[in-house]
Amino acid sequence: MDKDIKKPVVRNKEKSKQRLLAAVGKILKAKGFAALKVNDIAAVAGLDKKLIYNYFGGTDGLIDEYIRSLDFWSNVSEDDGPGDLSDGGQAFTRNMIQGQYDYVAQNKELQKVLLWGITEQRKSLKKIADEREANGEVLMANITDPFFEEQSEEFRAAMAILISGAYYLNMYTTNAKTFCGIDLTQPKGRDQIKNALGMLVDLVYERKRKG
Amino acid sequence: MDKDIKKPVVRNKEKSKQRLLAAVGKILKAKGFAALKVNDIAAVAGLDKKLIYNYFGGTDGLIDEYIRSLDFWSNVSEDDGPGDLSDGGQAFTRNMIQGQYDYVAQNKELQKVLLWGITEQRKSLKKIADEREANGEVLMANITDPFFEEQSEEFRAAMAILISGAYYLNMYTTNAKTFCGIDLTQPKGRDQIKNALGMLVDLVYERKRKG
DNA sequence: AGCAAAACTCACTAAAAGGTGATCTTAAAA
DNA sequence: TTTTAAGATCACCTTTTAGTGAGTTTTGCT
Repeated sequence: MDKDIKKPVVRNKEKSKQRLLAAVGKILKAKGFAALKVNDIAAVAGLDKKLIYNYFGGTDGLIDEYIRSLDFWSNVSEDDGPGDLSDGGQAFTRNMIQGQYDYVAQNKELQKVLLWGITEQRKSLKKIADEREANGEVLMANITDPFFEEQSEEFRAAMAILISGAYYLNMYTTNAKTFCGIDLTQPKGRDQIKNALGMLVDLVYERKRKG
Repeated sequence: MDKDIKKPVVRNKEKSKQRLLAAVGKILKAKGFAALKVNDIAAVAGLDKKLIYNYFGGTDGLIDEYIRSLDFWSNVSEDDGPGDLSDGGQAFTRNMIQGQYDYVAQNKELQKVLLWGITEQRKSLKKIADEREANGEVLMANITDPFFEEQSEEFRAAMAILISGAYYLNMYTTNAKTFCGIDLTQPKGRDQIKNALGMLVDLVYERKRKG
């Protein structure tokens, strides 16, 4: 026999777990981590909250598993695989930073997680930060450190500032418009930031070349 | 028995309002804005929560009044009154940015308010951001714009990035240690960031001079 | 002192949020 | 088909947090 026509209710543990995890992402994107309450998560998933306790041991377990499922950085090192590095990674670095600025802008989930990470102490969030560190470490150790030599720590500090700035300006835009008189909600303003990011990278590279 | 065991319970509306406002600050610094609950605020102030409703109309009113009472930026434009500006404000800008980095690091309250501002939509928080904008506008319009001329928007974008970076790195340090391999909890790492901030400012100025 | 008003506390209700034992439902094994 | 155990829901309880009516204490005035 084939399938019964009625029964839209599928009973499947894995599916249900996925629905709960998806509900966490949905709420996070829409309302932020402060809105992640058991009752609401269950309601959004269309399931009973008891399942959150059965399958994840509680909201914390569910949230941790959700965070563990995220993978924001894996693409960074592979996506734009370093092409021509004869410039010491200058073009690569410039593209990477400008790309991050756009990527964060477009990825609400990442914005919330970044914000979450500086707001709350949580092992699984720490792990995400560590992963990003490890990811960046590979790039810097292999590409930029060799170029900057004794200035490599100065370069890293500059990168820390630029990346942080890109993060903050994107988060800032959620509730406000202008920063230093630049309208971050407009394409023009955003382009100005991107150009400035590129300019600052270039200046640091030029500085090294000119000694 | 000792007579001064009795509590000198002074009934004074103004004093009580100040105690409630102070309690908000205390909790904010210690636990962040998410911990600002009526019951806790009243407990920390050592007063009944009813007074929060009587004097401020509720927690929101109290918090708004607290935020309005803050004044992080007034000193910026006056404290280090621009001295020698023959360099187009280069030394002033460098000191200002490095000073901000230290100021935010040492001012937990400001850190929490900055975080709050990018987390939650709230009129009184918006006002603080606007005040900072207005403050910066004066400095840039009078000091740096005239120097950078047609490049003034590029300069402003660069400043936005540097200041944002200084903010983010300080907030980041609350829950994490390293960023781009730099240990932000150590004096050495913090100095590297400060030096990089100064270097980036200098590079942008040099770029303008060299055309 | 006596009194009224202001300052303040207390005890309570309500609502939101977290958590769980008992029970129903269904897929699939026997 | 019957059985049964996993999947899911329900009803109910606890804890936390917000909010308030009514009463108590202190202050200032006469």
